[in-house]
Amino acid sequence: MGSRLGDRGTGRPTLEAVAALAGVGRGTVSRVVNGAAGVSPRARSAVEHAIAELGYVPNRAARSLVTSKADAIALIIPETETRLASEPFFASIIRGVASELSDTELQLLLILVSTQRERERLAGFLDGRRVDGVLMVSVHADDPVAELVERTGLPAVLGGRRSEMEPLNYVDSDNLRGAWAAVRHLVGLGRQRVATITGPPDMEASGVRLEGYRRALEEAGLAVEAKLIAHGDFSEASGEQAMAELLEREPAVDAVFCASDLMAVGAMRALRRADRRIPQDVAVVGFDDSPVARHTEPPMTSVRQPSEEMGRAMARLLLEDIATPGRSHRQIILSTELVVRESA
Amino acid sequence: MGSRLGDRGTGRPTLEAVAALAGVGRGTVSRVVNGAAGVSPRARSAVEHAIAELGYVPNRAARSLVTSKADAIALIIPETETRLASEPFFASIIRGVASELSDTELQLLLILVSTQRERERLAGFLDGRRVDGVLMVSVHADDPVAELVERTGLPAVLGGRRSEMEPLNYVDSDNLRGAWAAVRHLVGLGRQRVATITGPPDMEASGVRLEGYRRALEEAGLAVEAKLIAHGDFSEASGEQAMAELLEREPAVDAVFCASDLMAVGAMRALRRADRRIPQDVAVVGFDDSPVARHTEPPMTSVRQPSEEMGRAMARLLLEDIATPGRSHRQIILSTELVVRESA
DNA sequence: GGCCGTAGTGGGCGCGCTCCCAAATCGCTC
DNA sequence: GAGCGATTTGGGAGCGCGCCCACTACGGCC
Repeated sequence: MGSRLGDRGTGRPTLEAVAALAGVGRGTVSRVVNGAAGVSPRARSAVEHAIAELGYVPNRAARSLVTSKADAIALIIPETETRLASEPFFASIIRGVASELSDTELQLLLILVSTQRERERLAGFLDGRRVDGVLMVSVHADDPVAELVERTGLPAVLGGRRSEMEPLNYVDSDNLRGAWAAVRHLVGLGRQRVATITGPPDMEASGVRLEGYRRALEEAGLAVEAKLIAHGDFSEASGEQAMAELLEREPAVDAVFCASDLMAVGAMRALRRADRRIPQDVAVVGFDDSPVARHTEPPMTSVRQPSEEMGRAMARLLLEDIATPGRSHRQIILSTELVVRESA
Repeated sequence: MGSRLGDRGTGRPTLEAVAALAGVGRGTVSRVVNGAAGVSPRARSAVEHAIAELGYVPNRAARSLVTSKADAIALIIPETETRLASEPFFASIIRGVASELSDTELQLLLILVSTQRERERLAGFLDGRRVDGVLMVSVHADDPVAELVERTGLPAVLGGRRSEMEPLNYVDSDNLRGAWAAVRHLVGLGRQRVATITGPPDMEASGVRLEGYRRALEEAGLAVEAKLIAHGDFSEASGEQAMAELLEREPAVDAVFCASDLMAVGAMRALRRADRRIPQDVAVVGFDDSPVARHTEPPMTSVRQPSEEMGRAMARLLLEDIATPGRSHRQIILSTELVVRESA
């Protein structure tokens, strides 16, 4: 019996059904739906009514098939350790990205990659051009995922960079100035033996923060001593361990700049165990200004990174890159800010 | 000039190109790709070689168009306030979901909904059947988003429930027993004036946790007094405020069970301001066992929810529901566990 | 030797859409 | 009133794939 036009498959109305109801051709409906020019007001209105009446929603797969655009971007999080859980940093990034995308037709795909298998799946996924662009955070220097992304030639934006010559577009925070400001603050407090706990050596941010530390000391006329530098991996445990080492190597240490809040938390724990008062005996500054910084005892002075803004900027950059593929290589550096609380 | 088969659009090989190279028909290639039976070893091997040589990856849009499946599920987070940022709970859920999906062909779409506009977009999105199923967390009793999802008839699983008669499938943690265990612990410590700070009244979990509090008190032969019950909204600020009220209404309070860690943090702050020692004067228990619980001073006793496992269970349930749509209404309750630290 | 399975195979059809071109219509000008 | 460009319109073609049906081969059976 008279099965109406476009009423075959899922029962959802098609372009054709709308066209029939509006008494126009498919082309016209398509033009209206896509906001293209060259449609008479009469036709447009007829189509709009038909769309409303039928509750028409374009089929994305069909559109995608012909335009060969995916209408989606991926946010890749290389989920080493259990960082996603403990790093509100990522959550903020996600927020920023999502908010920037919200008046776009683009979908946000979240892709967590930790195992080798997942990496391979990601490769197939990108090769299949299932997304129009890629956002990636927490990249290490020789990150295989980043290299994978680079190979695909897809528009991509990194949060953070792998080196000073990062070939991909990226958004980063001003780690140098942030670290510098933190250490300068410590020096300004009259501290003489200022130590630092760095991040993982294969991350650019670690090196840059260390450099900021160096410069601030040099400017203050203080020596940069190897025994005042300990290495961590951004985790709480590594911070505790590193602080213990520092105390052993230089008992007279009176301040420490940690390249992450989590490490600062660990450091504070080590200090407490060693019966040092914070900040009287040892002043502590962290980096990230994550929520945990407000809850330490005493509340932690930390370098704020505008993480949500970072997410937004990343999304913006990617959008531009997708729109104008030939576009030149770009980067954005967001400024940081020292939030002074009671630990230093 | 001889433009090779399937070499028109994006330059990526198509089924047809693979078929040509392997010297078979499209149907056979399709069968191999989809692991269907009824392909001779000879043909299969030829096709596999051709696929490898060409680096063929199926075009998802085309497949999607004909199967009318989206190959994706959505994780919807109604992002009231700035909870995503501060709630590692969500991050764990995401982790769990992603890990459960990782050996599936399904994509995870993250959808944050806060404004009315975004809600409308979501409606169109779901109506467009752009996903095969929906996961949703943090649902309030009269959540318009949940109702929207319910209307679409899409397979859906909630994290938490809206009422005891939740019509949608859901995964929840055992709030009743969790709260009960917490309060029982406080009573076991000899506390006589045990207060509670509840979550937002329009969330089922709040009511259930309060009920757990009630039962534990009753079992201990203690009266449940209105002045010992204050209401918050899970946020830190609300916890601080509620604790202040409690202290005013009943200065003799010697313990407080908070329905979230964040509120417990706020409560601890209020207690400190009122010069009460924790736990000597007032014992404090939180709920969630979020990372922040380990960093309070003193470290907080809290009820652990298996949030990552919740995410996994949600995904599992949804997968089943997608596979077998007629399936009956199901729910999973995950058990909680009291983690005793120093605050109680 | 003819007949009927059964496993394997090829390819037409259509999913819903955008692209594009030819056709229709309109409004002016001379 | 004819002519011409500009605007608007309809609909064919084809995106890459899964579904399905017709067809071929190959045995084994009576």
